[in-house]
Amino acid sequence: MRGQGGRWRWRGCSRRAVRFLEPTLLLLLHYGPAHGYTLLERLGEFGLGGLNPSVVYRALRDMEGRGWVTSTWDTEQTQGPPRRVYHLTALGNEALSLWTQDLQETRRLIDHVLGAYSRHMEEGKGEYH
Amino acid sequence: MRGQGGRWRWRGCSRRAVRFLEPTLLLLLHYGPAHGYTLLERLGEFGLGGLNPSVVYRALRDMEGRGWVTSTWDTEQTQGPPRRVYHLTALGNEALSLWTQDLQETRRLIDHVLGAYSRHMEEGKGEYH
DNA sequence: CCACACTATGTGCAAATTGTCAATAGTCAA
DNA sequence: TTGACTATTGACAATTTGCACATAGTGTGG
Repeated sequence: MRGQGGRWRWRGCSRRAVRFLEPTLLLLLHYGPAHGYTLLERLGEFGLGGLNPSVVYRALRDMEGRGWVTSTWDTEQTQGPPRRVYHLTALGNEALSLWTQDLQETRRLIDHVLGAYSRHMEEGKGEYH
Repeated sequence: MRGQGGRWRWRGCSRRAVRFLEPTLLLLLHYGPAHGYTLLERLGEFGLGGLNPSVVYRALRDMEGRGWVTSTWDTEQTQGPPRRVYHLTALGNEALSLWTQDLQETRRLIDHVLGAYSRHMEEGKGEYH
């Protein structure tokens, strides 16, 4: 997992991805309440497929600890053990809004680096000294 | 440092920032060889000001361990103890190029989340259920 | 009934990353 | 000779992340 390319990639999903787990979960819950398992599956749409389920469940419980979401046991009978339904709270809604500001800032940061890189590549023809 | 906003921010610089430390250092070295201390100062231009020096020096030594940079002691007499000069290697140059691809992917990920959020906000008028 | 596959969640611990503190060491100016 | 500033490093603590596995219900085929 070290050096030469393997450093950033792990199970087809970038290692940095987990940093976007919380805002993505909040967004999915902004659409409406959902089960952990469902959220887990829908993460794939946001490039977060392949995360270990434990990581996702843990994130949800942590978010509940912070009061961003609440959970209740689903009474509906399904093909398996009881499931938790997570609901976004007003606090979680605020957190999501703060997260989007943070993401925009991150985006600007990335743009700045990429911009500087491409400008420098054009000028210097890719040379480094 | 936990909950409510303090979670992402630390010394005026986002906690995720350190993830962009390596590509930024590589970019700065792409401009030309430089001392660790100089790099440390120039990081501010990329929103990475306020990082603890140890973190930066460590990153440089790790990168040297991976063969991305080499270092030599500066013979020039300056106002202080001897300084290391870091030079980008061919391998480091490749690493930088891989990093930019990674950053572009991260950018797409962020855009996807932000896009989904703003679309959903327009439709639903900011309601969450 | 029993083995098995699939759904669903959770625990504990190891490994990796990140943050802090303090040590070392040279130069310069008062 | 003290203190401020330049420069780099080491050791250790705290936090985050990944993984292996435990638990548990449901449905299917033999």
